[in-house]
Amino acid sequence: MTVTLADVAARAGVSSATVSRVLNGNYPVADSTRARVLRAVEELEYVVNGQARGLAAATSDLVGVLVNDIADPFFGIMAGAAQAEIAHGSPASGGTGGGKLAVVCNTGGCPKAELTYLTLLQRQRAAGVIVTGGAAEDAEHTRAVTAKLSRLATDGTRIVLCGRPPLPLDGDAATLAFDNRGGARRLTGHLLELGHRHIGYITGPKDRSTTRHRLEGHRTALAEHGLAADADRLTVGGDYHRHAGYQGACELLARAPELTAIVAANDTAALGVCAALRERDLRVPQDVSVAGFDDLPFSVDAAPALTTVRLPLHEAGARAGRLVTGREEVPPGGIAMVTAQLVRRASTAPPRAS
Amino acid sequence: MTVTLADVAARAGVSSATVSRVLNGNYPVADSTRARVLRAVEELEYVVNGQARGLAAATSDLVGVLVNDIADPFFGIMAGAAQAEIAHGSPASGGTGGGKLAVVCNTGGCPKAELTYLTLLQRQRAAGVIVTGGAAEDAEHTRAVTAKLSRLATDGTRIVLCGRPPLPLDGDAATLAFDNRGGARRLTGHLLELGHRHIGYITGPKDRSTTRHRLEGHRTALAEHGLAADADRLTVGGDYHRHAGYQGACELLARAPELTAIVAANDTAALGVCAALRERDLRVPQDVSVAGFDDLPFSVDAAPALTTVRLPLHEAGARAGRLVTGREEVPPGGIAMVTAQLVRRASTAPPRAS
DNA sequence: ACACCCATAGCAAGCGCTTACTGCGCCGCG
DNA sequence: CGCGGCGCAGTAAGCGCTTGCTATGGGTGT
Repeated sequence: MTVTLADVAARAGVSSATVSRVLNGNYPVADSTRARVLRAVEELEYVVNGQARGLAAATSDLVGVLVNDIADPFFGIMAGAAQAEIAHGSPASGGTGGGKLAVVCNTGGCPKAELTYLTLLQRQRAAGVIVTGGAAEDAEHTRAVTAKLSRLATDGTRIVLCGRPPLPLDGDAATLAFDNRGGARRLTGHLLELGHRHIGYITGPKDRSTTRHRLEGHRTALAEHGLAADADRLTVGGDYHRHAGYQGACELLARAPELTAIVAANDTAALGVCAALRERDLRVPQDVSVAGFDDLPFSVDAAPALTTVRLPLHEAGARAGRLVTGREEVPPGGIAMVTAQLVRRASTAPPRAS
Repeated sequence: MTVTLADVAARAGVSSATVSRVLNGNYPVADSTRARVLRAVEELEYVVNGQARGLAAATSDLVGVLVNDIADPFFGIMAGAAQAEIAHGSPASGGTGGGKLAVVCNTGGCPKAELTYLTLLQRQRAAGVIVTGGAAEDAEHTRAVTAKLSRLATDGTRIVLCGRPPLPLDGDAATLAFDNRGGARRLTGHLLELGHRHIGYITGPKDRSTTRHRLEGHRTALAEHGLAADADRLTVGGDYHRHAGYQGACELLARAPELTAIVAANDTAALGVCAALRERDLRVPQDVSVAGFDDLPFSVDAAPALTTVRLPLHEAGARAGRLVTGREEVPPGGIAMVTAQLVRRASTAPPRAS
């Protein structure tokens, strides 16, 4: 039924060892022999059995990419960039094309699913794992994930944390930490400089590291201007989805009509905020300024174009891909900070004179 | 270094065959023995080697999910639903948790990448493959993909086409065909019934089956009202992205100021259309009606809420997941039509009296 | 002419697991 | 009291591939 190495060997009149060596190109083989083998491979449409190869060579060409929400472009962009980088691999002399297979796993932000996927990847003896996005902030879960990743690392799986706080792992791992705190602080700082004094904030999901960091940055900026007191009242919970922005804006407006600006924890929610404001005939930015976070592709194109904080998602994903395949050196200390850059656009302006 | 079956066996004082049987639970094992084995598994933190198991049992727990654009929620939703269904699997008596590993592969709509991923999956002897989204319409490529999928199917890999036209495969495959044509026809029909006579259309990417089908549906509706003549002038090319909608709207407005409605090939582009109209101080729907396709989550929440065609993406993805894992019967004939339902919302209204 | 060496190719031992098939007590029944 | 049968556990033969080591044969150096 399925063609094996031995079939190819027979057809080419050589031993299976020779075929293997031709395919892997790591051992001298006479040109004439190589040609004969390659022809046999062609004719038989041979495709190597990855499981057998993995078993024998104790390697694997699977790389796992864990994401919190595959339907969110934030993750889609990173995952896509990482996958492209991972699939690229070396040109591969052989016949079947090189590169590794990136496995995008959707945890849905659920800690248990995260652990399950990690185990599944461990089963497959994955060559590497990239974990993207904010971590659930739960002591028990953090311990479990740390243990699992440590185990993977010591077993030789490369670990890359992308957009997530570093973890004290046994083996060595690389972390691309996003400067959520700094970005959020600059963003709110920008609003404060414009003269806003009543700024609402819509957070991400509870107990997620990104949520906390962004909120902390926001609070820091407020504190620097002596505005910490009112912060709690002007903060409402959300979950990064558009609807949360919509609802959050309604809630904030009800709570504090004096509001002149709303910051959402991400761009998607910010769009929801804009929708809510439009519905109330409040103009952006004349009546209320709005700001987001992430600088997703649609943000520049929104009406008005969204002031936000750019996270170089594509680059970060690509870099994570290179790190996990060993094509890029791990940064000293294992941690690299990914900068978050303030992008001022049309959705923010000085508050209306009141 | 890494723990093997034999290690567990030694620790439990049994043979490795017994351990295997405990883990797979398909052979009688005395309770006392089972308990001892499970304890050893715990203590040693044993995790089965998927490659070895796959090799020995000629099975695999990988399922590939090919998507055209992982950053697009259209695919994200389907992939997420499919993955959840695939990972679920049987409760798995054993220790390490059951279910299969769904591999989301991002082809970027590139035919070559599609083939590459298919080969990679073939290498891993994937248990199944779900191919989502429109197919590239190129004879050569269609031939190649058909051949590859046929090969996979005869080798025992389950094939599911989701949102893509059926293919004449050797083995048996299931197809979930989206009624793009019918949906588009009803959508444009709705606009025509409202009284619109000058309707612009912004297409998806060239040479993609979904693009063609949706456009055909649109044209059919026009023809039914004797409006086919002007269709070419009122059609501009796009690529499903927001920016294409923005640009397309500008182009259409320039070409045909008499326009009273614009249909975009998907919701994302429709949002771009709205942005362009707003920028020109054209009100939606009073001045120009706008319609999209897909009914992505943000569409209901846009301002104004978007009239569109709902594709049950989540359900379809989940069903594809069940089909590919054999948990659902393949429909008679191998093909099931997924209905596309018109959703009338605030972005469409009768044209302004002129 | 002889010992050697290098370039190739083959041999065979696994990699870690599954699964026939065999083995071994112990029961019930004639 | 003996025999078939049953319930478990062990033996061992691979699954398809990689790779260290061995074998061969022609070219070199002296």
